[in-house]
Amino acid sequence: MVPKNDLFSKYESVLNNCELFADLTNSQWQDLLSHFHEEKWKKNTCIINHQKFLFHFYIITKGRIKMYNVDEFSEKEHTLFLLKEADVFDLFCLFDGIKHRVYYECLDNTKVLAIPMDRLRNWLNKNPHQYQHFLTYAGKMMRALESNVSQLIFTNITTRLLKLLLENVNSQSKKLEHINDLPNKEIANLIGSTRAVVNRHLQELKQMGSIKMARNQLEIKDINLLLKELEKQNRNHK
Amino acid sequence: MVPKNDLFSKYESVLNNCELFADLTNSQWQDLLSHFHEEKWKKNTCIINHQKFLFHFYIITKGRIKMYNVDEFSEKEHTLFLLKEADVFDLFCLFDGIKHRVYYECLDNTKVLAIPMDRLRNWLNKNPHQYQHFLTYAGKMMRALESNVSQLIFTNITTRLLKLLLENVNSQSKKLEHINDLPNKEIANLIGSTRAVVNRHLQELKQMGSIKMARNQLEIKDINLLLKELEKQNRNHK
DNA sequence: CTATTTGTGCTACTTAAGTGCTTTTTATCC
DNA sequence: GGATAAAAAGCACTTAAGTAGCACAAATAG
Repeated sequence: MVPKNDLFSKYESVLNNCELFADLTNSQWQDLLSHFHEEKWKKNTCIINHQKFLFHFYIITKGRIKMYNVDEFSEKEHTLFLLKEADVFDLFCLFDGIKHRVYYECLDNTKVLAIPMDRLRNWLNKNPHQYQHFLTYAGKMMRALESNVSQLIFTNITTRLLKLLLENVNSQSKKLEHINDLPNKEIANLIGSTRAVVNRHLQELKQMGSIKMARNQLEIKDINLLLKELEKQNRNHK
Repeated sequence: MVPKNDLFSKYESVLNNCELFADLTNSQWQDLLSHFHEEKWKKNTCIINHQKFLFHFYIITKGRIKMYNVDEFSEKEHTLFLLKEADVFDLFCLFDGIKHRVYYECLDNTKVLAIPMDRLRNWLNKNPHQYQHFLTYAGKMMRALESNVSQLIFTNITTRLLKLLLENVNSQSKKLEHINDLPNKEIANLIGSTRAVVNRHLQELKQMGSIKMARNQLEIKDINLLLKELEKQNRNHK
């Protein structure tokens, strides 16, 4: 086990990508991290209504966790956010202290840094200057949610699928990441549709030669074709 | 004109309903309001890309303002929030200082209290204890947006329409408020649909005797019938 | 090595929602 | 009061998306 005060040097590269705590000096990080401990969760771990969860705040240092909603009547799933390295949760609960009725599931073997909610709130009160960053981050999340709403109302499934693909292309390597190893069902959950419909649209993209697919494997073959197709969708939806 | 330092006594009853500034003492209100001035906007005033807007924060003291989005391709509208007395805007911009690409339109003759954004930010820095309330409010907004997303994904138009109606029934008087004088088109914009479809569903509700409608006039006749219909929708969507 | 589960590919069918247009009703403005 | 415009009502048609089902292949567990 790594001593607590080494958490920063251990995860420095990840933590420096953490938007919520931008601008922290090394010593501020050391101070903050002294309240954290490390946890490891196995792939497919599912966290539902766990009381502990309400009272801890997490920074992901490795692996992906999907945060999703289940409709109480249809039992359909919708993935709200696909959280990954340097992402945090749950902000909803941190902000207003009310239980957040969502589910979490680890898509990989995952490592997180954990802190009791009230300790983080105390830290924030002692470092009121940090509130600024939390508000900025809240603004960003609100914008993300708002644009999600707009997409759902204004665009069809093809468009949403194309945007999802394009948003997850690594700008350097031009390779699809984060969602490239997910089954069609999970892709469907991300855009609010069903496996069959998503597959239908993916088949079309495959036939025009813009993507390649295998079991749990998606690859971009021609990003320009995808962009052209997106434009076409926009034009047709006049 | 009312002298500035009288704004509080003038609008005390409204301001005390203002969630964002809950817990302010009278003298704190006086201090805060000294930075505000009053503005009156006529019905149907439309605020688009007005530079001034980016740099001011508003509290509504009278009338309704719809905050809406327009799809750049289809030019369809979607009403994000129907703001009314004691509501504030724009939080998105206050939080992260980035321009918020939305539109505003006054549905009534409107009165607002206005303050330059940076002055409010200064006030917040001087009163860091208030940050807590802003975060709580941000949490609430994020939850509202999230539940909006869920509704769009999980439920059909009938359900969304029924919920809209039920959410706007005054718990005392049992009368429909806020949306009772809107044309079908505006109702449609609120739930992300079209005038024709909304009208089709309203006709059904009318035929079963749960509502009464006339030009720009919606009335609840039997709230229990609406609740029963909502349950039926949920069951059918199993 | 076999049995089971999980994911994909494809077909045929159903349906809610959107579209385009016309008719009717209601408000309001000279 | 009559003309004009706006909102609502109604109808026929199109279509994207959802549904159900099945065959097949790959992964996984026992």
